[in-house]
Amino acid sequence: MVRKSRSTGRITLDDVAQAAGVSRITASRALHGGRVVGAELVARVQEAATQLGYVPDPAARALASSRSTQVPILVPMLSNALFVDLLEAVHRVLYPAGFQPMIGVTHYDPAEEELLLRNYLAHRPAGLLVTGFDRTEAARQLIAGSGVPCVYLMETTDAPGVHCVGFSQSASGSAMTQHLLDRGYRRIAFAAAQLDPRTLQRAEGYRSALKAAGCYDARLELLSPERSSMALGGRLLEELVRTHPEVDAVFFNNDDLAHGGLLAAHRLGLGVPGRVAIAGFNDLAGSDQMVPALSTVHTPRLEIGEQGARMLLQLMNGQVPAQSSIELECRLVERQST
Amino acid sequence: MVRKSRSTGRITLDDVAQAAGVSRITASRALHGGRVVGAELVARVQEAATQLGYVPDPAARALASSRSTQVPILVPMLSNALFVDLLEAVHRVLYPAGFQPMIGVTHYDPAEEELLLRNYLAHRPAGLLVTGFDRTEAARQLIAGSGVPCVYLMETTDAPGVHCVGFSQSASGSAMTQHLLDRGYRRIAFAAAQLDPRTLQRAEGYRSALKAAGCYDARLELLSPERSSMALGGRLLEELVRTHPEVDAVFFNNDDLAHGGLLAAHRLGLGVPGRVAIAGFNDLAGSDQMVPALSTVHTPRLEIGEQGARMLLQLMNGQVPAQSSIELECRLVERQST
DNA sequence: TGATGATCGGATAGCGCTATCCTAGTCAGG
DNA sequence: CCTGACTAGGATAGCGCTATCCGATCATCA
Repeated sequence: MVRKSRSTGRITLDDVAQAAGVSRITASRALHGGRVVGAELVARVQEAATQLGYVPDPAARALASSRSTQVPILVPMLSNALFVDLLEAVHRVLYPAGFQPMIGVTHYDPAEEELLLRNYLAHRPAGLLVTGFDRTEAARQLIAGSGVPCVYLMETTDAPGVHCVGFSQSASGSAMTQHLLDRGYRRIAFAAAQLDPRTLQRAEGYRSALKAAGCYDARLELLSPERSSMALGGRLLEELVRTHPEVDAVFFNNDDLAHGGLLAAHRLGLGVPGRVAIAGFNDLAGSDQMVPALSTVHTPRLEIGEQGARMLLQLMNGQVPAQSSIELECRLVERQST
Repeated sequence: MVRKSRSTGRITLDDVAQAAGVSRITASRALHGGRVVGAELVARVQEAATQLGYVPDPAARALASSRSTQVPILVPMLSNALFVDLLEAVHRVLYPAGFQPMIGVTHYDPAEEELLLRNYLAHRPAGLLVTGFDRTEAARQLIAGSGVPCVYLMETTDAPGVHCVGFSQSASGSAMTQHLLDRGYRRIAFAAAQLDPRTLQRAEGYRSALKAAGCYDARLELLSPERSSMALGGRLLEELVRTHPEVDAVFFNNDDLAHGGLLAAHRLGLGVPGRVAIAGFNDLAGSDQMVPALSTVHTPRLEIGEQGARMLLQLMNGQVPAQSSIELECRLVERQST
């Protein structure tokens, strides 16, 4: 019943079982549940485990049960504070529930995401969190074929069987554009970088709002494939006011760019919002500190992380979430830059 | 020799071996090395593996060999871009070498770090990367007792047997202070948050430089235990100029605080650097975009990550690194804010 | 020419845990 | 008092891989 003791130094379940005077399998059940064990035995086993400082071997558990406690979460980039917040929220839900979030960074590259997915799925993860819906066909099949519960973050869809938590990128793009229109701006530019799907959806929102108001001018859309940065925001603003001096407002696709744009306006001696209004997106830390404070759209990334993680917890427990698609609201934050 | 085939759908090493017409163990050696296998067999096995889409099971490998390819890397906080850069650099070295960096966030809390360490060490990691030397005694013993190769990042020590890559926090604190002295400032304040050991070492550098110049005034040292943020930087600047109007320069312990301080100076109508000079630390993205551009200390976090990871690779391969302690240089970046 | 290695493939035995089946005991109902 | 349903523990058999020992083959040398 009890395996012969070895001398590796590692404390195994056998050691615990022996100390508690039960079989290995009973010790396993006492510690991890899975089946009812008498209250007294549970206590004895737990006592023995803490006494010996027993730590279960995740590799052995994963191998024997074909599932681990790991939950890969794939995000495009950590230098965007948005995703750091998202990770933090996910972590706060999953970690206390006994799961091990594993951060993967795709660098906005579908091929890299596919590679990561292939690697992480080999670890028999308990669940999976990914960003958006933009991925290779192979990646899609990997996810579907793995049978691992998956929740999609940041964007939403009504497709059946897809679990997602996000917000409407295009609606919030429209909302900010409408805000600028309401303030009387008419020559409203849009400046974006890192043309990922969410950026393009926001651009679409901007476009439709301006078209509805009869103010759309394609030449005021500045889409750069470069990585987003404050420096790039500055360059985009400079280019806009140089080539289109009539611009009276710039809607930057994210706060980093907007910060750079705002500071560039200072350098160029352009009054904000007098000469040119500036708006951002995401409401990152520091946007309220800019001079003038930056108008932006507050995105509910903490809620997305939290609710996405909760939804995944339900799926991992075999439950069916009440809603398979949760669309959260963004909040327009009107400050002094518009 | 070949195990009976099962129907789990998972492609195992047995399947590959069977397809290649060799034994399982030969397939294992052909794919992962460990012992020489004839060139022709290696080719056949690799062919079969790619053909079948074989992905090794990390749990089984870890269990059988008592070591995984995972490398936990523990950092205090992801909202500090410093650590994001560090992670990126580490990743770029370890991932292509076949290791799996696992990010752990300690939130500057030694108790949380200890918990993470306990969990991660149970995964039989191949190596370990941690930040600094400030941890609980239990955490220290966990690291030492695990036998897992460990490299300490950001700080250095001459203690024997300790492998570390970092830079001198106090020397770079002194250097920036000296720069301010050289520029003619005499009432130089120091503003810091998040009083981790590295912050305190930089404060020490500031202190010694000012004492050497005979300008030290303890009342100009503003140390806040709060988390670092732009908003806090603004508050600290306001407090300094209110309570000590004679201040002519503020050395912020990091760029986030400095950005906030700089913008607060704008709001208060204080000329920078005319009324008050402002200096930061780390040279984060955006510091060059501030108006005026921020003088700061460029910290070699990318090099630290890269060299730390390389050192760990050597240790994991059983080699002895040429140096066990690498101290890198910081670079003073003189811009317009001082 | 037989002894001596060196080389390379295979058989066997686990790594530490859990899934699954089995057994002995308990208890209600007819 | 027997039956069936249920409970709580245990024995057995792997999960997919690698460590370790074994044996066959072939070149090398006294």
